[in-house]
Amino acid sequence: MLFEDTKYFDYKFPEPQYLGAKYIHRGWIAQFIPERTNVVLDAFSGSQSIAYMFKQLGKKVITNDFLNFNNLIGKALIENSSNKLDSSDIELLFSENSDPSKYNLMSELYTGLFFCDEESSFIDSFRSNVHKLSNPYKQALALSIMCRSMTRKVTMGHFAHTQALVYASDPTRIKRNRSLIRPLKNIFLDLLPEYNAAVFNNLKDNISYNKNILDLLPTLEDVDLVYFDPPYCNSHADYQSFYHLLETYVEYWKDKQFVNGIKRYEPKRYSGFDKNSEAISNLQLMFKQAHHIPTWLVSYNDRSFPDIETMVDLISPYRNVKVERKVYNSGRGGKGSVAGSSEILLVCTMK
DNA sequence: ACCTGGTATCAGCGACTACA
DNA sequence: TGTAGTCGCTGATACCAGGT
Repeated sequence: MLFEDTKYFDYKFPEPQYLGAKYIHRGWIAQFIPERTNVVLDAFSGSQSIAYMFKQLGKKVITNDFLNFNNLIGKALIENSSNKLDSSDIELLFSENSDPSKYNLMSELYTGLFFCDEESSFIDSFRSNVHKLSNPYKQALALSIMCRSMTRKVTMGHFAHTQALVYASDPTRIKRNRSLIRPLKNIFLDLLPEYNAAVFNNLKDNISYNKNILDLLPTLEDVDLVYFDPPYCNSHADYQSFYHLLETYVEYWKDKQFVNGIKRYEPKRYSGFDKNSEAISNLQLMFKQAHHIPTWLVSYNDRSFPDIETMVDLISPYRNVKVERKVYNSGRGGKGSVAGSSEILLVCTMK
């Protein structure tokens, strides 16, 4: 590899906890990027770990996710080239609630469910002060780190798991995951240096979007490569339910209903990719819309709907497809282990 | 048959520690 | 400085119940 390709590699992406984060596969995926690729689109960016890898490789990165809390990570770490949070910013964020009658959503919804009273008051007051930061990049950074801190509190990183407070009073649970009883403020302060250190300038005009990919794709020109990492149907692929709390926190909805035991917001955003019944037709449309982008990389696995053969059939009208496979030699064990399954990358090139 | 909401799980990785 | 032992942390999960 040339120096040009590695000069940003000292920067380190703050490790994500998301289900399905491609962070651990980023080196493997990188080898399939053709030479002379300058402009790259990450269409379903999630944690932003792959967009970050593209940025480290010196590409101009266009990144997108239909959930805003993911877009904000994109603003903070991909689009942002220099803004970090300093001690005066932290002082602002940790000051008292600037408008308790307006900023009380987390307390009202999640006290006794995901957080104790003190903690939900703290995140409400933190949220009330975010707008005092001097620009949108600092604001995005602050919200990203707080979302990451909150994620540490729940099993599997899911806010569909309602046992956080039960576990927080169970000594064996606490022994296994000390974050359960640590104040969010402390977790935030631990993560802060990692996030600050991850901000860098690759001398490109990078941009993060918060759109449905089916609306964004037709508007983009001059993209050399697109990376698709769509939700994998067949198991639960409803990321809005898993991470509803984070989206509610950044959006601070005032016009939604909050339903069920988990207090998920309703109505949900339209995804188009999270139901078996819609997945194929929307993948078909998406591939059609990507006709003007020469190279496509599609992450997949061998346990999802539609199956790999169907995916290849959907792409074949437009591109040559090569199926690359990385076998997990050892999963992380346990019930959630994916040992023995494969990570798939469909490498799609011009005919 | 499919969708949605919810709970339960344990093996392995890797960071850390103790000891030589 | 090297290595064996310890232990914290995690999971595109597995499974079930109930609704449409």
